[in-house]
Amino acid sequence: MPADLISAMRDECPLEAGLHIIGGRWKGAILYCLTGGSRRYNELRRLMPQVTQRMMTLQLRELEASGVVHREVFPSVPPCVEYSLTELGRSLEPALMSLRDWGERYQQMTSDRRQP
Amino acid sequence: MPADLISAMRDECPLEAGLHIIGGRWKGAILYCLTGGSRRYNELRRLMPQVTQRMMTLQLRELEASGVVHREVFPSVPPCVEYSLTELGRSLEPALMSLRDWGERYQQMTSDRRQP
DNA sequence: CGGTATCCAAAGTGATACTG
DNA sequence: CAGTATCACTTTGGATACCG
Repeated sequence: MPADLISAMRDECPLEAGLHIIGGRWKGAILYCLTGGSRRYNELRRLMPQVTQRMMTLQLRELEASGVVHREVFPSVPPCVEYSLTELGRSLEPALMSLRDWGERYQQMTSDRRQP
Repeated sequence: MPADLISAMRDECPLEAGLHIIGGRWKGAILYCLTGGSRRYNELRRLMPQVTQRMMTLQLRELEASGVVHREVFPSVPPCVEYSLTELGRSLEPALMSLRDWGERYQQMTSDRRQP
């Protein structure tokens, strides 16, 4: 199926639209880190050592393209790039926190099952 | 990377854990449909004509395995299978609605951009 | 420091045909 | 009605090497 049709379909359902923005492989974790304030590129990499450089860049660029993350380059030597949430990104926080809270309860439930 | 390590990482971040449950290709739309009450298999297919039979079944089974969707088979002729949210699934609704609301505002913003 | 480019393996997805 | 099986294709993601 063509990519534009997929987008069209996702555009129809607001929930799918929202999930499409935050649902990328590492986007949840990245957004989670950025709720604590702006972060430099390598700072994010240290916070998420599992994420390869390639993926970190890709996911950040997609979040930037979606308008939820702001990328600011300080032309210094050595270079410095800071990432932060845009206002639109910060408006995501209630939804993010709600899902995180649910995730916490879910984690507790499943760990209870392993140790009854 | 091994699948169990991926799970382990997702288990650490509650937000990632939550996204992992609802983030599948069609899971948002399916959950969205099921918030309206229980639905038969073909009823879901009619509500989401874009989703192939194969994917519908796969995604429903994953949601069932995650414990958020209940599958009930009525042994009649012709067969009847009803899907509904479990209590755990219903506890997801606030997060779902929050993300849907954000998605709605996002859709309005982007349509404003196309027609200023 | 903060990236790109390239290549390749693995996972995801659709189309199609078949079934109890 | 509600699936399963198989195959082909597309997409995703990691490893690695290199760059301004």
